[in-house]
Amino acid sequence: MPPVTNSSISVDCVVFGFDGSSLKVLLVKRRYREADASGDEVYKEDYKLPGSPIFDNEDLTTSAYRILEEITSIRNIYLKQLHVFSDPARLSERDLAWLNSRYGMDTRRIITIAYYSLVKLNRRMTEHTALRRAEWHDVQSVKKLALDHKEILMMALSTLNRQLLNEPIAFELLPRKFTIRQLQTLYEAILGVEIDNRNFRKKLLTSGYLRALGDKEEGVAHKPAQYYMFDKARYEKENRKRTKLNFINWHE
Amino acid sequence: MPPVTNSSISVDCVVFGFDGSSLKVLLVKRRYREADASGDEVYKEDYKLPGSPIFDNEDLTTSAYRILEEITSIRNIYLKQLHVFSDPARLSERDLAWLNSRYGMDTRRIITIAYYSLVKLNRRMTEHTALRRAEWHDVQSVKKLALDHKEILMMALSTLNRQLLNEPIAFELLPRKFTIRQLQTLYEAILGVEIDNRNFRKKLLTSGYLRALGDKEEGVAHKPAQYYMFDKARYEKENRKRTKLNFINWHE
DNA sequence: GCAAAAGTGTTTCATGTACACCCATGT
DNA sequence: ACATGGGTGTACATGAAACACTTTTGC
Repeated sequence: MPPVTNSSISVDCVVFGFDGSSLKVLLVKRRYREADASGDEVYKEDYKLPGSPIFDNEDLTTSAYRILEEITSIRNIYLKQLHVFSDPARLSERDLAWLNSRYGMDTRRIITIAYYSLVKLNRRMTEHTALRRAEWHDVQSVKKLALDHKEILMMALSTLNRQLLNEPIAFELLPRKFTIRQLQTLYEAILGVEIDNRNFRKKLLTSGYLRALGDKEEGVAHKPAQYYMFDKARYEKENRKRTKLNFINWHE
Repeated sequence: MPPVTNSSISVDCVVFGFDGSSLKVLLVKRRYREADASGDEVYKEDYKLPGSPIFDNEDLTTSAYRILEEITSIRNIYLKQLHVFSDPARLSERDLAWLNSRYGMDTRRIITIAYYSLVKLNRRMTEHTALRRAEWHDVQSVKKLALDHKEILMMALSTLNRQLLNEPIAFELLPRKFTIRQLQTLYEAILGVEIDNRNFRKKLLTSGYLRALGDKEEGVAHKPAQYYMFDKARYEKENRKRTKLNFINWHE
């Protein structure tokens, strides 16, 4: 473990993935000691978001990338600063003690900067995270988390929802090649709504930033679906014009 | 000055106001020593955003409110966390030295959390900020700022622009009673566009969250304008429905 | 009565939404 | 031949955008 010189600041990462049917979040186990009913100290477990105190001379973004690379082995990841959690009472005495002992620190207060990131949940990814003993949990089924990480997760979720409606981030969660139906399923799962398939296709295909690849699904027991990919360059181009937004006349 | 126990974290506030014709930002003077051409140490001045290291046991939001109240005398202020600036090289040696001596600290690195806030720029406000030697500068004319505060300002500006198009924050910058024309001028000034007055009125008046007050302008040499106020309760209500957003069928 | 800004309506066009059937493939 | 999911088109409603003249006041 490299020297941790800033023990008062940490970074936590909410990592989302999509397995084809539901939204997943990457969690790591935390082992801690606690007195049981009879007063004996026993080991217990719960889950937390991947995170770490920041190193000296490390930008927070660098720190987040470091945490992500360690656990996913991947460098190029969609990453966005979410929010700072700074309530002096955000950690209980027990949680503080756990963090201090885990990282060899001695601090009374830790401010955390939450990042959220989107990854492609393919085989290589799941194999690597499994090696690190990290687990992909169905977001819907996460009941509680260690520290104040549930709160962080909830904020990440609402940000994800908002962004999904306004920015082309869905593609970060899908393989490079995907079908329109996969994309629709993703929207439905994350937003929790039903979408009309005809309108969805129309909207996406006329948007101009999906590029049809020549090939189709193979070996499926139905009409094979066309593969598409997201054309970022075209999106950027289209986006220039799209600055319209409401009651403003841009004919200047 | 109360004890500053966390010298590695500061809060800086971008405070916007609107004077009826252009967007203003609140700046404070910084005095510092520097060697001039002949090598003598002389005093120089530049401008920075209001800010401060955080106190122990102080939430960042509390810290921001403290800074704002000190300089504006007002408590209830629109405030939003903007971004964390954490580049280890964000401050030069000279700037670090200045901050350390200014606040009696001795630190090698300061991370700052930027907040941005919107205030009503009335007489009481300008009188109080003047007492504190703070100045309202035209945003357009701010060429450079101390530290990395220009960068922070730019980010606040782009966030303000985006929010202005999506949320009813314009009212935070206007007096409680305002005319439609004032509102339009504000949009035009901040976004830097021209807006068709008929469409603007239609849009705003049918939106349902402007409440016409009975009274009109007085003593103006033209047809007096109707006063309105923002009806937050109605906005919240309307907003429930407005979750429509694009290609999704919400008939579920 | 004139200068100055407030206020008002209609037409056109683009986009969103609702809705039901045929198509290509594997078994 | 049948089960499975992929793919397609049209009519209607809603909202955005363009555009010019009348009204009310102070002087």
